Amino acid sequence: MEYNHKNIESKWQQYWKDNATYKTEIDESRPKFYVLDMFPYPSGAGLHVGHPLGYIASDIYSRFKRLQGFNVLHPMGYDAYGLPAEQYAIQTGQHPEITTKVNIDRYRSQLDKIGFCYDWDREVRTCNPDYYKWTQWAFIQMFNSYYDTKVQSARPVSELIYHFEKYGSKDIHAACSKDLEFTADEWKAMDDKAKSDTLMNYRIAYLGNTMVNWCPKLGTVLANDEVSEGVSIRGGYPVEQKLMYQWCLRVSAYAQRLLDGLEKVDWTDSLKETQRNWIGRSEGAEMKFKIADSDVELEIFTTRADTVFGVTFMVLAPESAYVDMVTTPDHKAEVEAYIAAIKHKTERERMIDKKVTGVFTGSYAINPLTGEKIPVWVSDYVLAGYGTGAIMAVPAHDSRDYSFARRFDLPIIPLIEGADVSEESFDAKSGKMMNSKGPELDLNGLDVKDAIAATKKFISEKGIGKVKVNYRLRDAIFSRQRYWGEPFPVYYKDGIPMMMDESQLPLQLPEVDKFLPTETGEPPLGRAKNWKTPEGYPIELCTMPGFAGSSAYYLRYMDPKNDKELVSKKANDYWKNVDLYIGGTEHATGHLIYSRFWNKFLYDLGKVCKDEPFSKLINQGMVQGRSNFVYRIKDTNTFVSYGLKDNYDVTPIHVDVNIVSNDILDTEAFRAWRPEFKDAEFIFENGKYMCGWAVEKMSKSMFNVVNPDDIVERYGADTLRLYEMFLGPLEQSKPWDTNGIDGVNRFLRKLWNLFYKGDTLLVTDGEPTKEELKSIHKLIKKVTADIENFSFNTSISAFMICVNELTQLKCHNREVLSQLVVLLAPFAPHVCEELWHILGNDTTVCDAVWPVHNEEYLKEDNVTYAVSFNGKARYNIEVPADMSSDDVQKIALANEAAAKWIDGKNIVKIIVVPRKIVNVVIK
RNA sequence: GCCCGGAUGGCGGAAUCGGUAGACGCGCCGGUCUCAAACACCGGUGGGGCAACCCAUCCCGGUUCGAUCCCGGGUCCGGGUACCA
Repeated sequence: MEYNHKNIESKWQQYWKDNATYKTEIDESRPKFYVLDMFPYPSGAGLHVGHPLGYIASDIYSRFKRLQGFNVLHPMGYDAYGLPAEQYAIQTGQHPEITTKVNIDRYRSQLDKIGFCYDWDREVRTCNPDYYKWTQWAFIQMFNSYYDTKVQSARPVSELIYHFEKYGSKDIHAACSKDLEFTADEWKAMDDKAKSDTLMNYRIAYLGNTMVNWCPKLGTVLANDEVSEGVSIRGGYPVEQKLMYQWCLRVSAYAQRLLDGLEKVDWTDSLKETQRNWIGRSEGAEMKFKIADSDVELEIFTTRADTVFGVTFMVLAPESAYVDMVTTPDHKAEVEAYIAAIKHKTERERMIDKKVTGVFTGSYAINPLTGEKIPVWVSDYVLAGYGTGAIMAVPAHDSRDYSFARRFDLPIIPLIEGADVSEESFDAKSGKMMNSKGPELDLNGLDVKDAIAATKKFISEKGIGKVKVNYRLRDAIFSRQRYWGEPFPVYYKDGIPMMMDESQLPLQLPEVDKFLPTETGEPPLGRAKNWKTPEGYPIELCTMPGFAGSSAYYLRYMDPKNDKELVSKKANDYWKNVDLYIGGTEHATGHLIYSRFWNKFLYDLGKVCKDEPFSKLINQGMVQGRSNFVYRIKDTNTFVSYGLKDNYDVTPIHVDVNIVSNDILDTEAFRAWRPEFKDAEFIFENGKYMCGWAVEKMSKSMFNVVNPDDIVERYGADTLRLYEMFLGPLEQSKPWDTNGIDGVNRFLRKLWNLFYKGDTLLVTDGEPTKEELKSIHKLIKKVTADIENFSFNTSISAFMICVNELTQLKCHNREVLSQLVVLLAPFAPHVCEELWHILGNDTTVCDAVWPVHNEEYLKEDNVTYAVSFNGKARYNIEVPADMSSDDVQKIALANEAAAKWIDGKNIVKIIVVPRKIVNVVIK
């Protein structure tokens, strides 16, 4: 019997399906293990060979854990809402639901060919009403909650209302958009609209007037993580800042817990660091500066309280509410002109244009420590969205303030001894203070750190300011002016937003005639007929963003068919949270922040038992493409082989990698590839046309896309799985290069040859030999450790070594081969299933038991020590493995003569390091 | 600018504890089989040298008997992020 991947793979895939081999149920008698892949957005292009990399890794780990006796939950689903389906719908009129379904079916058939052990009964799709019911449900819970900063937990808004009725806003500790003050009587006197507006200031899901990233081209608002360098991540269209009334999630309330939680999870340091930067905790002080001849006080945030003596001007963000308050009548025109000019620019233009601009308001602030009058300016280098939108400028010790001071000729006062500020500012937080003595506070001579502490203490005591922690993390903007997303379960009663009753969920996405905004500029849902409650109230027209559906999907897999709850207590208590999460690093500041926030919120509500959703996280690297080139001689239709191209004036042209093998071009296929190459001539080297190559992104336009279906067809899924893992370390980005795939395919055939020679079954019974035991136990040890470390590439090397050794030993022993098959089953499940049955087992290999190695078999009889002189190895000595270091040393000493022979020098000392080297020092 | 990675043969990459650098695979070279080719199998393969040996893990320096590994300085490449006060 020959190794025939096609028969084997289709046979076992069918068997697993028919027998529901991978169906998972709660089983209290076994420990659970939850392995999760980041679910894909099913794009129209289908899977390329890079997509399954992480899925193969998680599949190997799942199968491994299962063989070790764990009850493994390993589900898959689809992140089905997204822009491409909607854009396609706009162009073609095709309903995104149809496009999405077609794409999902394509993905599923591609995934099935690779032989994953997903429990497909648990599949979720974010666009299914049974699923998004729970997204809407969570939103209602957030609307009905506020964040209590004292107990650091979400609490019902009803508690807040109770407090307002008794005490007004006095002594509340709730995360809010702005500090409000009102009495119980004032609260009671408010009408429904005013009460609603007041509560919005505290709700976790709230409607707020915020600066948003508006993308005119996409016609929607985008979250911070959906924008990079001033353009949208999807499509790369310019984004501008715009004040809009939008639904938001008060993610910022959870900033500290999101930061603290990172200590508890097993993620890579770089990913944790990315999240820490994104959350951006900074400790500083908030300080008040009075405006001269006015009641206005400017509140600013600084991390350098120590530098107050060096403040020579103040700067306001153009969007700051302070601007109107402080601008004097004679400067009004100038300030307004400046702000108008700034508003005109897009975010991208503001970034590219690094020119220092600004305008004087005409007002002066009073330095609270010196009493000096300092001018107040407006400039776009101060951001409205961070801190208070106003800063104290210390040009000597902040580079941005420095360039501003230089541009407008404002004074620069150095505050740190020895700092030269004639050319640039001294930004470092170190050194001894000078020029820092006021009527009541003297910082001179103090170290910067101590000066910061002293100033904080002083300003707190004097009521000038207070210690404050600021976070860079913004609230998430939750409205999208699009069709293809979850509708908000919100209606408006006399302009007041109201939540639908949970019994009315899911609120299903309505049909529309077109997927474009209405003529009056309303979102596409404005086109829906009867988009009203039964009572006739209008329903919210925006839909939720992409991250809404992906924020809690891992919980739904635990209990996907439950129509009473997102997840039952029983299921959540058993499966708890994700033990291993595998996905790309591109979600570091998006999905992985939102998911953690969402989970913590549900944790506060008592709906889930773990406050972190993903215990361990692995980021698989990107698989890049390996493009091939042919070289056309200019102005001809003649192509010259790679090695000879330098002799001609040539243009490199991308050529489809699928008509190139080992960099050798299939010239006939090339002529047939495109009409313009029909009559192509070639200049060969050694009778072949060699192509050049380069590593680039895998994309259609580079003609370097490799489809996993083609690999499976030609070599089989097991070869694909092994080769994907063999390419290199999982977490590293690497180019796909089909050239090496024969090596792993050859390995599988060698494995097969241990079982069969022609049609003769070679398997023998009896005791394995010592060498055979050693070989297989070495493998057990190595593979077990490698899988735990996700070093799949090196474990495949170990398999190759072992199979080579067993071939050399002519080992066909049933016991040894059985263990080998179990070890390899996570990597190459189909062929191992076949071999497992050939070995006479009637259960599936998935139900086998992972072998444990025995150190006894691994012991060496003899150990080789290198005897070295001054660290340079001269000769080896072989001694019994159990010989002591002292004895080895004696043997080395006995070679003193040899030492003398080397350089005629004397031995000073001999160092014996266990296991490897005996080193002799000579003089 | 700041933060985080990385640099090892012709190529992908090993060396998981500071101990004979280059496992395993690809490619290449030689051989067996074949009329021949492909496949398969066997052997060789970092560079230099007839050889003993010498030189090699981005560069410079340090610690150590011994450094791909630890420390200091630098170069280059990749990723993240940015007027965040």
